Amino acid sequence: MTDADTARLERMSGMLKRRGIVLPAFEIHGGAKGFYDFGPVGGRLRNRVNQTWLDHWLSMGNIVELSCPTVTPYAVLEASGHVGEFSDFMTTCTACDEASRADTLLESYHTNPDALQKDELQALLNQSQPPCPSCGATSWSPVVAQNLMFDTTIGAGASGRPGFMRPETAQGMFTSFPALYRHNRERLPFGAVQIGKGYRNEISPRQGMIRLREFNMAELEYFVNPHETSQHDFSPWDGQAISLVADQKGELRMTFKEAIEANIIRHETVGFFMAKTFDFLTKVGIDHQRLRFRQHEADEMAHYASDCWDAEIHGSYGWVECVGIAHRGCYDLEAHEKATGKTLRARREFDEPHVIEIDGWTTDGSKAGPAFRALAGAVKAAVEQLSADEQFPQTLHLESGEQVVVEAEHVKRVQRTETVSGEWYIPHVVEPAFGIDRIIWHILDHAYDESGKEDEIYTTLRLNERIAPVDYCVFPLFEKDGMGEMAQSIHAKLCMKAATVSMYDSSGSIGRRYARADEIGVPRCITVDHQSLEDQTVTVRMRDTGEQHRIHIDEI
RNA sequence: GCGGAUAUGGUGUAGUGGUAACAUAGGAGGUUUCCAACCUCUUGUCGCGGGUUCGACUCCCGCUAUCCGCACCA
Repeated sequence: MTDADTARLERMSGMLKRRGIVLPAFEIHGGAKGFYDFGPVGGRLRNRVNQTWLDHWLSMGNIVELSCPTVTPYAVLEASGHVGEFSDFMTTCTACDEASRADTLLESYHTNPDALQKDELQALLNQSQPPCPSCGATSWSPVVAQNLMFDTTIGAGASGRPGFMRPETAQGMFTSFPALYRHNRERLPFGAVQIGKGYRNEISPRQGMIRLREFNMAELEYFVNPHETSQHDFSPWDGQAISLVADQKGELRMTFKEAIEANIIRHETVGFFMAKTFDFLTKVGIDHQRLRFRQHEADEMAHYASDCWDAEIHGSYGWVECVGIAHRGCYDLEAHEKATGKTLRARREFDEPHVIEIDGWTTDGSKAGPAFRALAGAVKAAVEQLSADEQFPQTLHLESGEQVVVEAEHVKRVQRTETVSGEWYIPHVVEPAFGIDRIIWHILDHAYDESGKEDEIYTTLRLNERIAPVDYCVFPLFEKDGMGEMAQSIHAKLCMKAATVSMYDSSGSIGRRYARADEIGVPRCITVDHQSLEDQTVTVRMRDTGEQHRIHIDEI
């Protein structure tokens, strides 16, 4: 970052704080790292970005909105893999109380201690007794998992059970799959979205709003049938070349459709959501020339993902990943299925029913039961594996290693035709996950505009109208002769309108008031002057052009 | 987590072991026929905790936070 960039960043941060857009949380108590407030102006901004995001996806028609708890039981995040994946293993020097990461201590005793499990680390630590980097002692406490998730206890006392603040909103949507499936009349594809807080107890939050401990996430889980090839219409993006940083291929410029045809984007549905993401980001004011998609390299991708792209936005901190779009396969639903024994599947009918001729053997329960007692179940399973031409009696070797002699009276022939019309499968998931705070940061970064001389910088926040926190400022040119009253009544009328925010300002010169409005990105200012009193017209002044036109107050 | 730097009104800065200053912003009033004009009055500051001292915003220690490297980062 150049000195000029740093200076601009400092002026911008100062403005964001001064004008109540984004500011450090709990500051009167000394502040807390990794926590930010959206202030009186920023709160509105955040909400409008969220609303735009929701509308963007809900308009697809097969997507619904959920809201799941942030406090999440241990078992849920154990099933999802977060308990294992988000952990660092720590040990404490009993001599000086200094905590160290166990894998770091053992680096000279093992080629890749990062890959070891907790008990393996414990064994190696006991065996190698590394010295404490702080005091040199070799006496270590037992290894404990320190998780990057905030942990908590659900309930009190002995009945309390462990839980975490969720590190992502996604898991609630996976655990809601049965309700989603039912709601969607058991037809795929469908999606669910959720906006909410996520928590990660980052070791070292940095760079303002880029890495936070509590942050706003907006995630979409889109469930698809992997047996159907998806058909998406890419024509809205024809002619829109996108910057793609592809694995092993470097930076390319092409349309989404071309990238899919060249198999650079490996799944059409992933490509479709990349395109929709492009639309969303530009809709809320991200400069499309400072937006690119970067493909995860094979070793960077989670093991279950088959393709993953980050939308990266360029701003004061360089390229920052703000959206991740991953094809997660059946990983999540399968993981929760395994952990719970519940069915998280969808039904698909075959084009032609599968007709299965069954001709074989099964046991006659009334004879085989008494004969084999505890082994009867295993015998039945073994008999049902036999082909129709087997002869009885015969000796069977069971899986448990035991041998039984099966007589003819223990078995009976099974001959029937089964028609299987379909099957239950685990849907695949494409997940676009948005970091709202990072996006808002870049919206502000891209909108923050300085003009004028160096000693008198004029600041304008060129926010897109749909996310601007304040829609109108209403000014009386002077607060006399009834102009003040007229402006007040216009302001009051605007405030009554749903989803409209108006501010009234009568202090300072008219130019100063325009400047104040420009600084927080108010798109339109309405001014009441002497002529207004005579003919009920006011001037409307546009933020970006400074142009004014006169309209009747009924047209506002 | 390690190393370095920093912390003074809302914001940006000056300054001192003896009651803290400038600019700007904010409020009230005046003036002004539309882009940070001007005049008067006014509000508000030494991050937190300990120590040294008759006295600490200043010196020392610890903490917290911010910035920059390094490390970490489904």
